[in-house]
Amino acid sequence: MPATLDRVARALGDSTRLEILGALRGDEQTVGAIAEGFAMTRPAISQHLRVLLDAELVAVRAEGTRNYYRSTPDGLAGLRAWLETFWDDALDRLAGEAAKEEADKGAPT
Amino acid sequence: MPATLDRVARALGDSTRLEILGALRGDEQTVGAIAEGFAMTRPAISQHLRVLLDAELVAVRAEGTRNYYRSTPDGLAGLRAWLETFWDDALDRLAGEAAKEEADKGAPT
DNA sequence: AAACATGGTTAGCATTTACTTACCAATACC
DNA sequence: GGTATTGGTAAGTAAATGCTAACCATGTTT
Repeated sequence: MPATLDRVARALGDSTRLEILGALRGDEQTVGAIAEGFAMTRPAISQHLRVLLDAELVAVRAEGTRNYYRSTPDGLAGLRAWLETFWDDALDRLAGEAAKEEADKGAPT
Repeated sequence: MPATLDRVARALGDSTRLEILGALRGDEQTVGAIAEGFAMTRPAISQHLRVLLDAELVAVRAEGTRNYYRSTPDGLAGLRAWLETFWDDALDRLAGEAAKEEADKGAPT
């Protein structure tokens, strides 16, 4: 079952978490390596990773005591789909309004 | 200046606000008309609309005492762009890993 | 002008969020 | 076995969030 749309959006709604995803853009990273890039404690990063996990935006792979996190694009699929249809609908609506205005101009009562 | 990515995502990270955007999918709506669809007071809706306004996901048009809200797809452009590149990068990475695994299988040391 | 309609703003509240410090569990290393 | 390393968890806290009730401002209608 995919995470809800608002859960995914909420997970993305924090600059720290966006930066974490940015850090995972290349290869997978250990928690420690991720945390090094931030001016906050490791537990804080751990908690952010939990939120991203719950939103299914990342996944973990344990190797010994190290936990390697990687981003999982699938988690973005739902939001992506919503955004596309919403976008398309909005453009259709704008096109419709433009056409209507054109018609009004052509035949003003 | 466009709203920041996390501001937009945060605005989307609430089911009520997602529903409001859904209600604005068709035509523009007055605040009262929007509020009718929800089991909460009008001020609450007003506050949600403020968040959406700040994220530039909606715009208002005043007509007398009525305020007509409409969704503004432009506000989603930034998030959309981020999502696309992030998505593409992730797919490239997956393809790269698959290729690497294939190579490892072909010539295991 | 008086009464109504519409909707933004304020103050107050309970809950959630983003942290910190302290602690615990599990594996690696000697 | 003892001791680092690595990272998740718990308790506590300050700030932000999502509401409500009360109020105010503006425009409309008669």
